[in-house]
Amino acid sequence: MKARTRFAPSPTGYMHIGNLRTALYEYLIAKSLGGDFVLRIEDTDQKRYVEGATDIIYATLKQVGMLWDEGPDVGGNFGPYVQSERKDIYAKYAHELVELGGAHYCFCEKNEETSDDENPIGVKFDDPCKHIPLAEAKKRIQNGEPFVVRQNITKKGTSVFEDVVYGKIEIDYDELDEGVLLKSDGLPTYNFANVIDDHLMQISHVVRGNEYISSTPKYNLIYEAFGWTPPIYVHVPPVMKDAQHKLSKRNGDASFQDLTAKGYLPEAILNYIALLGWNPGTEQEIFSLDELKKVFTAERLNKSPSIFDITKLKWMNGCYIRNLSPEKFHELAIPYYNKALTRDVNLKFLSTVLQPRIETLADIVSNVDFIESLAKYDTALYQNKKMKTDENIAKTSLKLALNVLKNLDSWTNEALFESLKKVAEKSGLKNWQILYPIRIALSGKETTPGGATELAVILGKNETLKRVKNALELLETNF
RNA sequence: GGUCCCAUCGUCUAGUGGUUAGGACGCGGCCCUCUCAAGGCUGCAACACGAGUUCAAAUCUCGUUGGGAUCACCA
Repeated sequence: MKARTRFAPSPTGYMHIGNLRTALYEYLIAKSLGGDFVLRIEDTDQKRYVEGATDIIYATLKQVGMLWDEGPDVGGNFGPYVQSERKDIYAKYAHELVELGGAHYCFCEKNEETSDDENPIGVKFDDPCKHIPLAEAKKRIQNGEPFVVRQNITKKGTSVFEDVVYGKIEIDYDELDEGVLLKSDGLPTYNFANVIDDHLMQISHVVRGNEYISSTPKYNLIYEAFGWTPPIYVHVPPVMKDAQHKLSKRNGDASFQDLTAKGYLPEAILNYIALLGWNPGTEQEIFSLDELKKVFTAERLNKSPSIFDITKLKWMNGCYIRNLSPEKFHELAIPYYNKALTRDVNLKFLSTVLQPRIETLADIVSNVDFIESLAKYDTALYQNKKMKTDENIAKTSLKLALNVLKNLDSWTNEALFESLKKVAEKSGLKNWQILYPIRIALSGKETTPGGATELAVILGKNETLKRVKNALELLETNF
Protein backbone atom coordinates (compact mmCIF):
# COMPACT_ATOMS: atom_id res chain seq x y z
CA MET A 1 0.00 0.00 0.00
CA LYS A 2 1.24 3.45 -0.89
CA ALA A 3 2.17 5.70 1.99
CA ARG A 4 -0.22 8.61 2.25
CA THR A 5 -0.35 11.19 5.01
CA ARG A 6 -2.45 14.26 5.45
CA PHE A 7 -2.06 17.60 7.10
CA ALA A 8 -5.51 18.55 8.28
CA PRO A 9 -5.48 21.96 9.91
CA SER A 10 -8.58 23.87 10.81
CA PRO A 11 -8.54 27.39 9.42
CA THR A 12 -8.73 29.15 12.75
CA GLY A 13 -5.89 31.58 12.48
CA TYR A 14 -2.17 31.50 12.21
CA MET A 15 0.23 28.64 11.71
CA HIS A 16 1.52 27.52 15.07
CA ILE A 17 4.94 26.04 15.44
CA GLY A 18 3.45 22.83 16.82
CA ASN A 19 1.13 22.52 13.85
CA LEU A 20 3.91 23.14 11.44
CA ARG A 21 6.04 20.48 13.08
CA THR A 22 3.20 17.97 12.82
CA ALA A 23 2.85 18.86 9.16
CA LEU A 24 6.59 18.37 8.72
CA TYR A 25 6.49 14.91 10.25
CA GLU A 26 3.51 14.02 8.09
CA TYR A 27 5.29 15.27 5.01
CA LEU A 28 8.49 13.45 5.90
CA ILE A 29 6.77 10.15 6.59
CA ALA A 30 5.06 10.28 3.21
CA LYS A 31 8.11 11.46 1.31
CA SER A 32 10.63 9.19 2.99
CA LEU A 33 8.41 6.31 1.91
CA GLY A 34 7.89 7.66 -1.60
CA GLY A 35 4.27 8.46 -0.88
CA ASP A 36 1.86 11.37 -1.11
CA PHE A 37 1.22 14.28 1.19
CA VAL A 38 -2.37 15.47 1.23
CA LEU A 39 -3.71 18.80 2.45
CA ARG A 40 -7.21 18.77 3.86
CA ILE A 41 -8.98 21.72 5.44
CA GLU A 42 -11.06 20.86 8.49
CA ASP A 43 -13.59 23.64 8.64
CA THR A 44 -16.48 21.86 10.27
CA ASP A 45 -16.68 24.37 13.07
CA GLN A 46 -18.24 27.36 11.40
CA LYS A 47 -17.90 29.42 14.60
CA ARG A 48 -14.13 29.24 14.59
CA TYR A 49 -13.58 29.90 10.93
CA VAL A 50 -11.20 32.77 10.28
CA GLU A 51 -11.15 34.52 6.95
CA GLY A 52 -7.81 34.20 5.21
CA ALA A 53 -6.56 31.42 7.43
CA THR A 54 -6.31 28.94 4.57
CA ASP A 55 -4.12 31.36 2.64
CA ILE A 56 -1.72 31.45 5.57
CA ILE A 57 -1.64 27.67 5.55
CA TYR A 58 -0.85 27.59 1.85
CA ALA A 59 1.74 30.34 2.11
CA THR A 60 3.53 28.77 5.06
CA LEU A 61 3.79 25.33 3.51
CA LYS A 62 5.09 26.86 0.33
CA GLN A 63 7.64 28.99 2.14
CA VAL A 64 9.19 25.96 3.78
CA GLY A 65 8.95 23.92 0.61
CA MET A 66 6.48 21.34 1.82
CA LEU A 67 4.41 21.00 -1.31
CA TRP A 68 1.27 18.90 -1.18
CA ASP A 69 0.32 16.35 -3.82
CA GLU A 70 -3.41 16.75 -3.29
CA GLY A 71 -5.43 19.52 -1.75
CA PRO A 72 -8.23 22.04 -2.22
CA ASP A 73 -6.29 24.13 -4.72
CA VAL A 74 -4.41 21.42 -6.62
CA GLY A 75 -7.18 18.81 -6.62
CA GLY A 76 -6.66 15.06 -6.62
CA ASN A 77 -8.60 11.82 -6.91
CA PHE A 78 -10.03 11.89 -3.40
CA GLY A 79 -11.63 15.30 -3.21
CA PRO A 80 -13.17 17.52 -2.25
CA TYR A 81 -10.45 18.40 0.23
CA VAL A 82 -12.44 20.89 2.26
CA GLN A 83 -14.66 19.24 4.84
CA SER A 84 -17.53 21.67 4.57
CA GLU A 85 -17.84 20.55 0.94
CA ARG A 86 -18.12 16.93 2.02
CA LYS A 87 -21.26 17.37 4.09
CA ASP A 88 -23.30 14.85 2.11
CA ILE A 89 -20.61 12.22 2.40
CA TYR A 90 -20.58 12.39 6.18
CA ALA A 91 -24.36 12.34 6.39
CA LYS A 92 -24.50 9.23 4.27
CA TYR A 93 -21.95 7.40 6.39
CA ALA A 94 -23.50 8.62 9.62
CA HIS A 95 -26.85 7.11 8.72
CA GLU A 96 -25.12 3.98 7.60
CA LEU A 97 -23.34 3.75 10.91
CA VAL A 98 -26.66 3.97 12.71
CA GLU A 99 -27.95 1.08 10.60
CA LEU A 100 -24.82 -0.86 11.44
CA GLY A 101 -25.43 -0.31 15.15
CA GLY A 102 -22.38 1.87 15.68
CA ALA A 103 -24.39 4.97 16.49
CA HIS A 104 -27.89 6.22 17.28
CA TYR A 105 -30.03 9.27 16.71
CA CYS A 106 -30.25 11.65 19.61
CA PHE A 107 -32.79 14.42 20.13
CA CYS A 108 -31.51 15.88 23.38
CA GLU A 109 -31.19 19.61 23.73
CA LYS A 110 -27.71 20.94 23.31
CA ASN A 111 -26.29 21.88 26.66
CA GLU A 112 -23.35 24.25 26.57
CA GLU A 113 -22.39 23.62 30.17
CA THR A 114 -22.46 19.87 30.15
CA SER A 115 -18.92 19.50 31.32
CA ASP A 116 -19.31 21.78 34.31
CA ASP A 117 -22.24 21.81 36.69
CA GLU A 118 -24.86 19.62 35.13
CA ASN A 119 -22.47 16.92 34.10
CA PRO A 120 -19.60 17.05 36.54
CA ILE A 121 -16.30 15.50 35.61
CA GLY A 122 -16.32 11.78 36.07
CA VAL A 123 -20.03 11.35 35.44
CA LYS A 124 -20.70 10.13 31.97
CA PHE A 125 -23.60 11.35 29.92
CA ASP A 126 -26.11 8.54 29.60
CA ASP A 127 -28.20 9.32 26.58
CA PRO A 128 -31.88 8.46 27.03
CA CYS A 129 -32.30 8.57 23.25
CA LYS A 130 -30.27 5.40 22.99
CA HIS A 131 -33.42 3.49 23.79
CA ILE A 132 -35.67 5.08 21.19
CA PRO A 133 -36.56 2.46 18.61
CA LEU A 134 -34.93 3.16 15.25
CA ALA A 135 -38.22 3.32 13.38
CA GLU A 136 -39.56 5.94 15.77
CA ALA A 137 -36.36 7.97 15.59
CA LYS A 138 -36.51 7.97 11.81
CA LYS A 139 -40.08 9.19 11.92
CA ARG A 140 -39.16 12.09 14.19
CA ILE A 141 -36.36 13.04 11.82
CA GLN A 142 -38.77 12.94 8.90
CA ASN A 143 -41.02 15.27 10.82
CA GLY A 144 -38.20 17.76 10.86
CA GLU A 145 -37.10 17.36 14.44
CA PRO A 146 -33.47 18.42 14.96
CA PHE A 147 -31.15 15.55 15.77
CA VAL A 148 -27.55 14.54 16.16
CA VAL A 149 -25.90 11.21 15.53
CA ARG A 150 -24.22 9.92 18.64
CA GLN A 151 -21.73 7.08 18.83
CA ASN A 152 -22.62 3.81 20.57
CA ILE A 153 -20.03 2.33 22.85
CA THR A 154 -21.31 -1.12 23.61
CA LYS A 155 -18.06 -3.03 23.78
CA LYS A 156 -16.72 -4.11 27.13
CA GLY A 157 -13.18 -4.81 28.16
CA THR A 158 -10.02 -3.19 26.93
CA SER A 159 -9.20 -1.60 23.63
CA VAL A 160 -5.65 -2.16 22.47
CA PHE A 161 -3.87 -0.46 19.66
CA GLU A 162 -0.33 0.02 18.51
CA ASP A 163 1.22 3.45 18.12
CA VAL A 164 4.48 4.04 16.27
CA VAL A 165 5.72 6.45 18.92
CA TYR A 166 4.13 5.20 22.13
CA GLY A 167 3.94 1.49 21.45
CA LYS A 168 1.05 -0.51 22.81
CA ILE A 169 -1.75 1.58 24.33
CA GLU A 170 -4.56 0.03 26.33
CA ILE A 171 -7.73 1.87 27.26
CA ASP A 172 -10.91 0.49 28.79
CA TYR A 173 -14.05 0.87 26.72
CA ASP A 174 -15.74 2.09 29.91
CA GLU A 175 -13.65 5.24 29.67
CA LEU A 176 -15.03 6.17 26.30
CA ASP A 177 -18.01 8.46 26.02
CA GLU A 178 -20.68 8.35 23.41
CA GLY A 179 -19.83 11.54 21.65
CA VAL A 180 -21.65 13.38 18.92
CA LEU A 181 -20.58 12.33 15.44
CA LEU A 182 -22.91 14.42 13.34
CA LYS A 183 -23.98 17.79 14.70
CA SER A 184 -27.45 19.25 14.45
CA ASP A 185 -26.20 21.58 11.71
CA GLY A 186 -25.51 18.49 9.63
CA LEU A 187 -21.76 18.84 9.80
CA PRO A 188 -19.63 16.16 11.40
CA THR A 189 -17.44 16.58 14.44
CA TYR A 190 -13.75 15.93 14.16
CA ASN A 191 -14.34 12.56 15.78
CA PHE A 192 -16.33 11.41 12.79
CA ALA A 193 -14.95 13.43 9.91
CA ASN A 194 -11.37 12.37 10.46
CA VAL A 195 -12.28 8.69 10.33
CA ILE A 196 -14.39 8.99 7.23
CA ASP A 197 -11.91 11.19 5.40
CA ASP A 198 -8.82 9.29 6.39
CA HIS A 199 -10.41 6.11 5.15
CA LEU A 200 -11.85 7.55 1.96
CA MET A 201 -8.63 9.38 1.18
CA GLN A 202 -6.67 6.19 1.82
CA ILE A 203 -4.46 7.74 4.45
CA SER A 204 -1.94 5.14 5.59
CA HIS A 205 -0.36 7.00 8.52
CA VAL A 206 -2.37 9.23 10.79
CA VAL A 207 -0.02 11.69 12.46
CA ARG A 208 -1.49 13.93 15.13
CA GLY A 209 -0.95 15.37 18.58
CA ASN A 210 -0.95 12.93 21.47
CA GLU A 211 -4.06 14.55 22.92
CA TYR A 212 -5.92 12.20 20.57
CA ILE A 213 -4.51 9.05 22.12
CA SER A 214 -7.35 8.65 24.54
CA SER A 215 -10.01 8.98 21.87
CA THR A 216 -8.34 6.72 19.34
CA PRO A 217 -10.26 3.64 20.54
CA LYS A 218 -13.47 5.45 19.62
CA TYR A 219 -12.19 5.95 16.10
CA ASN A 220 -11.17 2.32 15.90
CA LEU A 221 -14.71 1.35 16.86
CA ILE A 222 -15.99 3.31 13.88
CA TYR A 223 -13.49 1.70 11.55
CA GLU A 224 -14.56 -1.64 12.94
CA ALA A 225 -18.26 -0.98 12.49
CA PHE A 226 -17.71 -0.17 8.84
CA GLY A 227 -15.38 -3.09 8.39
CA TRP A 228 -12.47 -0.83 7.53
CA THR A 229 -8.83 -1.22 8.49
CA PRO A 230 -7.55 1.49 10.83
CA PRO A 231 -4.46 3.42 9.74
CA ILE A 232 -1.02 3.31 11.33
CA TYR A 233 -1.08 5.73 14.24
CA VAL A 234 1.73 8.16 14.93
CA HIS A 235 0.91 10.30 17.95
CA VAL A 236 3.40 13.03 18.62
CA PRO A 237 4.03 14.86 21.90
CA PRO A 238 3.35 18.59 22.08
CA VAL A 239 5.78 21.45 21.66
CA MET A 240 5.91 23.35 24.91
CA LYS A 241 6.53 26.96 25.82
CA ASP A 242 7.84 25.86 29.21
CA ALA A 243 7.58 22.77 31.36
CA GLN A 244 3.86 23.19 31.96
CA HIS A 245 2.43 25.13 29.07
CA LYS A 246 1.96 24.18 25.48
CA LEU A 247 3.05 26.62 22.85
CA SER A 248 -0.09 28.39 21.75
CA LYS A 249 -1.19 31.41 19.84
CA ARG A 250 -3.51 32.28 22.65
CA ASN A 251 -0.58 32.96 24.96
CA GLY A 252 0.95 35.17 22.33
CA ASP A 253 3.65 32.63 21.58
CA ALA A 254 5.53 32.91 18.36
CA SER A 255 3.89 31.60 15.22
CA PHE A 256 5.74 30.86 12.02
CA GLN A 257 4.70 34.26 10.70
CA ASP A 258 5.98 36.04 13.79
CA LEU A 259 9.33 34.34 13.47
CA THR A 260 9.84 35.11 9.81
CA ALA A 261 8.80 38.70 10.50
CA LYS A 262 11.51 38.83 13.15
CA GLY A 263 14.12 37.81 10.63
CA TYR A 264 14.25 34.06 11.00
CA LEU A 265 14.70 32.12 7.79
CA PRO A 266 12.02 29.55 6.92
CA GLU A 267 14.70 26.90 6.32
CA ALA A 268 16.18 27.47 9.76
CA ILE A 269 12.80 27.31 11.47
CA LEU A 270 12.02 24.08 9.68
CA ASN A 271 15.40 22.59 10.56
CA TYR A 272 15.01 23.56 14.18
CA ILE A 273 11.52 22.16 14.65
CA ALA A 274 12.46 18.92 12.90
CA LEU A 275 14.89 18.34 15.76
CA LEU A 276 12.35 19.19 18.43
CA GLY A 277 11.21 15.69 19.20
CA TRP A 278 13.12 13.83 16.56
CA ASN A 279 16.77 13.04 16.02
CA PRO A 280 18.61 11.37 13.16
CA GLY A 281 20.70 9.07 15.32
CA THR A 282 23.83 10.84 14.15
CA GLU A 283 25.35 14.07 15.37
CA GLN A 284 24.34 16.02 12.31
CA GLU A 285 22.17 18.99 13.16
CA ILE A 286 21.92 21.02 10.00
CA PHE A 287 19.45 19.51 7.55
CA SER A 288 17.75 20.75 4.45
CA LEU A 289 14.25 19.46 3.75
CA ASP A 290 15.67 17.21 1.05
CA GLU A 291 18.19 15.73 3.45
CA LEU A 292 15.46 15.15 6.00
CA LYS A 293 13.44 13.24 3.43
CA LYS A 294 16.32 10.84 3.06
CA VAL A 295 17.07 10.19 6.72
CA PHE A 296 13.71 10.56 8.44
CA THR A 297 12.12 7.64 10.21
CA ALA A 298 9.11 7.87 12.50
CA GLU A 299 10.73 5.33 14.82
CA ARG A 300 13.16 7.97 16.01
CA LEU A 301 10.36 10.29 17.15
CA ASN A 302 10.42 11.07 20.87
CA LYS A 303 7.69 10.34 23.38
CA SER A 304 8.12 13.29 25.69
CA PRO A 305 7.17 16.91 25.14
CA SER A 306 9.91 19.33 24.16
CA ILE A 307 10.32 22.95 25.05
CA PHE A 308 10.72 25.42 22.25
CA ASP A 309 14.05 27.13 22.82
CA ILE A 310 14.34 30.37 20.91
CA THR A 311 18.02 30.64 21.85
CA LYS A 312 18.93 27.54 19.94
CA LEU A 313 16.77 28.59 17.02
CA LYS A 314 18.68 31.85 17.00
CA TRP A 315 21.99 30.04 16.83
CA MET A 316 20.73 27.84 14.04
CA ASN A 317 19.36 30.83 12.18
CA GLY A 318 22.81 32.40 12.46
CA CYS A 319 24.28 29.28 10.87
CA TYR A 320 21.83 29.56 7.99
CA ILE A 321 22.56 33.25 7.54
CA ARG A 322 26.29 32.59 7.40
CA ASN A 323 25.76 29.83 4.86
CA LEU A 324 23.85 32.12 2.53
CA SER A 325 25.69 33.28 -0.57
CA PRO A 326 26.78 36.92 -0.16
CA GLU A 327 24.37 37.88 -2.95
CA LYS A 328 21.44 36.17 -1.30
CA PHE A 329 22.25 37.69 2.06
CA HIS A 330 22.44 41.13 0.54
CA GLU A 331 19.09 40.66 -1.13
CA LEU A 332 17.48 39.61 2.17
CA ALA A 333 19.15 42.48 4.01
CA ILE A 334 17.94 45.25 1.71
CA PRO A 335 14.45 45.59 3.21
CA TYR A 336 16.05 46.05 6.60
CA TYR A 337 18.49 48.64 5.24
CA ASN A 338 15.57 50.49 3.75
CA LYS A 339 13.96 50.55 7.12
CA ALA A 340 17.01 51.73 9.02
CA LEU A 341 19.08 53.83 6.61
CA THR A 342 18.47 56.83 4.40
CA ARG A 343 22.13 57.79 4.00
CA ASP A 344 23.97 56.72 0.88
CA VAL A 345 26.51 54.18 2.09
CA ASN A 346 28.35 51.16 0.70
CA LEU A 347 25.60 48.62 1.35
CA LYS A 348 27.28 45.82 -0.53
CA PHE A 349 30.27 46.05 1.75
CA LEU A 350 28.06 46.52 4.78
CA SER A 351 26.47 43.18 3.95
CA THR A 352 29.77 41.34 3.94
CA VAL A 353 30.55 42.78 7.34
CA LEU A 354 27.14 42.02 8.80
CA GLN A 355 26.62 38.52 7.47
CA PRO A 356 28.92 36.64 9.86
CA ARG A 357 27.82 38.75 12.79
CA ILE A 358 24.05 38.58 13.01
CA GLU A 359 21.72 35.80 14.06
CA THR A 360 18.44 37.16 12.76
CA LEU A 361 17.87 39.62 9.94
CA ALA A 362 16.22 41.93 12.43
CA ASP A 363 19.61 42.28 14.15
CA ILE A 364 20.62 44.39 11.18
CA VAL A 365 18.64 47.34 12.44
CA SER A 366 20.39 47.63 15.79
CA ASN A 367 23.77 47.05 14.15
CA VAL A 368 23.57 49.90 11.68
CA ASP A 369 22.09 52.67 13.79
CA PHE A 370 25.40 54.58 14.06
CA ILE A 371 25.70 54.67 10.29
CA GLU A 372 22.57 56.72 9.89
CA SER A 373 23.53 59.22 12.52
CA LEU A 374 26.28 59.48 15.05
CA ALA A 375 24.85 59.69 18.53
CA LYS A 376 26.45 61.86 21.17
CA TYR A 377 29.02 59.84 23.01
CA ASP A 378 31.26 60.16 26.02
CA THR A 379 34.93 60.71 25.19
CA ALA A 380 35.69 58.14 27.87
CA LEU A 381 35.03 55.66 25.07
CA TYR A 382 38.51 56.47 23.85
CA GLN A 383 39.93 54.95 26.99
CA ASN A 384 40.77 51.33 26.63
CA LYS A 385 43.37 49.61 28.73
CA LYS A 386 43.91 46.64 26.49
CA MET A 387 44.21 48.84 23.41
CA LYS A 388 46.39 51.25 25.33
CA THR A 389 44.47 54.28 24.25
CA ASP A 390 42.88 57.25 25.91
CA GLU A 391 41.64 60.68 24.87
CA ASN A 392 45.14 62.09 24.43
CA ILE A 393 46.41 59.23 22.34
CA ALA A 394 43.20 59.37 20.36
CA LYS A 395 43.81 63.02 19.65
CA THR A 396 47.26 62.42 18.19
CA SER A 397 46.18 59.26 16.37
CA LEU A 398 43.21 60.91 14.75
CA LYS A 399 45.31 63.86 13.65
CA LEU A 400 47.88 61.61 12.06
CA ALA A 401 45.23 59.45 10.48
CA LEU A 402 43.28 62.39 9.13
CA ASN A 403 46.30 63.70 7.27
CA VAL A 404 46.80 60.39 5.54
CA LEU A 405 43.16 59.58 4.93
CA LYS A 406 42.32 62.84 3.24
CA ASN A 407 44.91 62.10 0.59
CA LEU A 408 43.96 58.49 0.10
CA ASP A 409 42.13 57.84 -3.14
CA SER A 410 41.78 54.09 -3.13
CA TRP A 411 39.02 53.75 -0.52
CA THR A 412 39.14 49.99 0.05
CA ASN A 413 39.50 48.06 3.24
CA GLU A 414 42.96 46.82 2.24
CA ALA A 415 44.25 50.22 1.19
CA LEU A 416 42.94 51.87 4.32
CA PHE A 417 44.45 49.24 6.54
CA GLU A 418 47.85 49.41 4.83
CA SER A 419 48.12 53.15 5.00
CA LEU A 420 47.02 53.31 8.63
CA LYS A 421 49.51 50.59 9.47
CA LYS A 422 52.20 52.79 8.00
CA VAL A 423 51.00 55.71 10.10
CA ALA A 424 51.41 53.54 13.16
CA GLU A 425 54.87 52.42 12.16
CA LYS A 426 56.10 55.94 11.51
CA SER A 427 54.68 57.34 14.71
CA GLY A 428 55.83 54.49 16.91
CA LEU A 429 52.26 53.66 17.90
CA LYS A 430 50.71 50.23 17.76
CA ASN A 431 48.19 49.49 15.02
CA TRP A 432 45.33 49.36 17.41
CA GLN A 433 46.22 52.68 19.00
CA ILE A 434 45.42 54.21 15.64
CA LEU A 435 42.56 51.97 14.66
CA TYR A 436 40.67 51.94 17.94
CA PRO A 437 40.19 55.70 18.14
CA ILE A 438 39.11 55.83 14.52
CA ARG A 439 36.50 53.19 15.14
CA ILE A 440 35.15 55.17 18.06
CA ALA A 441 35.22 58.38 16.06
CA LEU A 442 33.25 56.76 13.26
CA SER A 443 30.70 54.97 15.39
CA GLY A 444 30.50 56.50 18.82
CA LYS A 445 30.01 52.96 20.06
CA GLU A 446 32.05 50.58 22.09
CA THR A 447 31.33 47.61 19.87
CA THR A 448 30.60 47.72 16.18
CA PRO A 449 30.14 45.29 13.36
CA GLY A 450 33.54 45.49 11.74
CA GLY A 451 36.72 47.36 12.53
CA ALA A 452 37.80 50.93 11.86
CA THR A 453 38.73 50.46 8.23
CA GLU A 454 35.61 48.50 7.48
CA LEU A 455 33.44 51.22 8.94
CA ALA A 456 35.33 53.74 6.87
CA VAL A 457 34.61 51.81 3.70
CA ILE A 458 30.94 51.57 4.58
CA LEU A 459 30.63 55.27 5.37
CA GLY A 460 32.68 56.44 2.40
CA LYS A 461 35.44 59.00 2.29
CA ASN A 462 33.43 62.17 2.87
CA GLU A 463 31.52 60.96 5.87
CA THR A 464 34.61 59.31 7.34
CA LEU A 465 36.66 62.48 7.15
CA LYS A 466 33.79 64.49 8.53
CA ARG A 467 33.39 62.20 11.53
CA VAL A 468 37.10 62.13 12.26
CA LYS A 469 37.23 65.93 12.14
CA ASN A 470 34.24 66.15 14.47
CA ALA A 471 35.88 63.75 16.83
CA LEU A 472 39.02 65.86 16.90
CA GLU A 473 37.01 68.97 17.67
CA LEU A 474 35.28 67.20 20.49
CA LEU A 475 38.57 65.99 21.93
CA GLU A 476 40.22 69.35 21.56
CA THR A 477 37.51 71.21 23.43
CA ASN A 478 37.63 68.71 26.27
CA PHE A 479 41.30 67.91 26.49
C1' G B 1 -11.14 12.97 40.63
C1' G B 2 -11.12 8.48 36.91
C1' U B 3 -8.15 6.96 32.83
C1' C B 4 -3.96 7.27 29.55
C1' C B 5 0.93 9.01 28.75
C1' C B 6 5.80 10.98 30.02
C1' A B 7 10.64 11.57 33.14
C1' U B 8 19.20 11.81 31.07
C1' C B 9 23.08 18.48 31.96
C1' G B 10 19.16 25.02 32.39
C1' U B 11 17.30 23.58 27.04
C1' C B 12 17.26 19.98 22.58
C1' U B 13 19.03 15.14 22.82
C1' A B 14 22.45 10.12 22.21
C1' G B 15 22.11 5.86 25.05
C1' U B 16 17.89 -0.49 24.44
C1' G B 17 22.31 -4.57 31.13
C1' G B 18 28.99 -3.64 31.47
C1' U B 19 30.35 3.81 28.50
C1' U B 20 35.55 8.12 31.99
C1' A B 21 27.08 8.75 30.56
C1' G B 22 28.44 11.27 24.25
C1' G B 23 26.90 15.62 21.15
C1' A B 24 24.45 20.55 20.35
C1' C B 25 22.59 25.42 22.30
C1' G B 26 23.60 28.56 26.31
C1' C B 27 27.31 29.93 30.10
C1' G B 28 32.91 30.48 31.73
C1' G B 29 38.17 30.41 30.09
C1' C B 30 42.07 30.45 26.36
C1' C B 31 43.82 31.22 21.20
C1' C B 32 43.11 34.18 16.86
C1' U B 33 42.16 39.38 16.19
C1' C B 34 41.28 46.27 13.90
C1' U B 35 36.31 46.58 18.95
C1' C B 36 32.42 42.84 18.40
C1' A B 37 31.26 38.56 15.91
C1' A B 38 32.76 34.22 13.21
C1' G B 39 36.49 30.16 13.71
C1' G B 40 39.68 26.80 16.89
C1' C B 41 40.67 24.67 21.77
C1' U B 42 38.83 24.03 26.61
C1' G B 43 35.89 24.12 31.35
C1' C B 44 31.20 23.83 34.35
C1' A B 45 26.84 21.00 33.99
C1' A B 46 22.33 15.38 33.95
C1' C B 47 20.42 9.66 34.67
C1' A B 48 13.62 12.74 39.81
C1' C B 49 13.36 9.38 44.30
C1' G B 50 12.92 4.44 46.67
C1' A B 51 12.75 -0.67 46.50
C1' G B 52 13.57 -5.05 43.73
C1' U B 53 15.70 -8.50 39.52
C1' U B 54 20.99 -9.30 38.20
C1' C B 55 27.82 -10.75 39.02
C1' A B 56 26.47 -5.92 36.79
C1' A B 57 20.82 -1.14 36.01
C1' A B 58 20.31 5.50 33.04
C1' U B 59 18.71 0.98 30.61
C1' C B 60 14.23 -4.47 33.15
C1' U B 61 9.98 -4.68 37.25
C1' C B 62 7.12 -2.36 41.04
C1' G B 63 6.10 1.81 43.95
C1' U B 64 6.62 7.17 45.06
C1' U B 65 7.04 12.02 43.38
C1' G B 66 6.65 15.53 39.56
C1' G B 67 4.59 16.94 34.83
C1' G B 68 1.27 16.54 30.60
C1' A B 69 -3.24 14.86 28.13
C1' U B 70 -8.34 13.51 28.21
C1' C B 71 -13.50 13.34 30.23
C1' A B 72 -17.59 19.48 24.29
C1' C B 73 -22.98 19.57 18.93
C1' C B 74 -13.63 22.30 19.36
C1' A B 75 -10.38 20.19 16.60
